[in-house]
Amino acid sequence: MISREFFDRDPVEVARDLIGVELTVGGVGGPIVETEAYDRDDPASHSYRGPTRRNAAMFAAPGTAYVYRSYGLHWCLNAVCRPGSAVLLRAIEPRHGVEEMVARRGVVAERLLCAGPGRLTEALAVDGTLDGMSLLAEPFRLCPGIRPDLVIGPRIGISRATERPWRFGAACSPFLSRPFRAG
DNA sequence: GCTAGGATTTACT
DNA sequence: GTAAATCCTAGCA
Repeated sequence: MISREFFDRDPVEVARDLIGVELTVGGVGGPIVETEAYDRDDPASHSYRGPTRRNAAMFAAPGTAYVYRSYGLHWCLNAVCRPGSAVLLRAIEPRHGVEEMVARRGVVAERLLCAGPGRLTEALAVDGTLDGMSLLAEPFRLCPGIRPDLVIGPRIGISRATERPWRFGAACSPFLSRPFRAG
C-alpha cells in the first residue's frame, strides 16, 4: 500500500512515482498514466499566494485529496504532498469498473474515458464533496503497480511557469490526455 | 460591491 | 480552428 510518507516529499518526485500506481475510487479506476506537479513556490500553483478557502486542502496533511472546480464546470483531482504542494492527476488507464465509467461518461471510446483531469473525475465520480478527504482511506485506494517507461514534458493549460518540465506520463500509453512532444 | 480570468471539455465550422 | 458553457477566487474600488 501507498503510505503517507510516499506523499511527504517533493511534488515532482511524487508526480513521477505516481505513474503506474493503481488508483480506484469505490472500486472504479486503474493505473495512473499522467500527472503534473505543482509546488508551493510555483506561479502556476493555486497555493502560490498562500492558503485560501478554496485551496485549504493543499495545506493539509500529505496524502489528502484536493478537489477544485475548473472553468466553472469540471472537477480536478490532486494528491497533496508537502504542505502547499500537490500533484494533479490528469489521466488513468480504465481497468476496473469500465462499465460504470461508460455509464457516467456516456461515451463509447474507452481511451477517452479518463484522458484528462475533468474526464477522470467524472469517470471516477470525484467531486467537491471529496475535497479534503484522505487518499489513504475509503473510498480511495492506491496500490503500487507495474512501473512503465516515463516521458517528461511541460505542463498543460497554464499561463505561468509553462516551461517547467513537471508533467509525467507513461510512455506510449494510449490513455494520455494529450501526446508528449518527445514521446 | 463589481470585474477578470482560469491546472477544461465539447460541439460546431 | 474557434466558441461556448459556467462558477469560484483574487484584486480593486
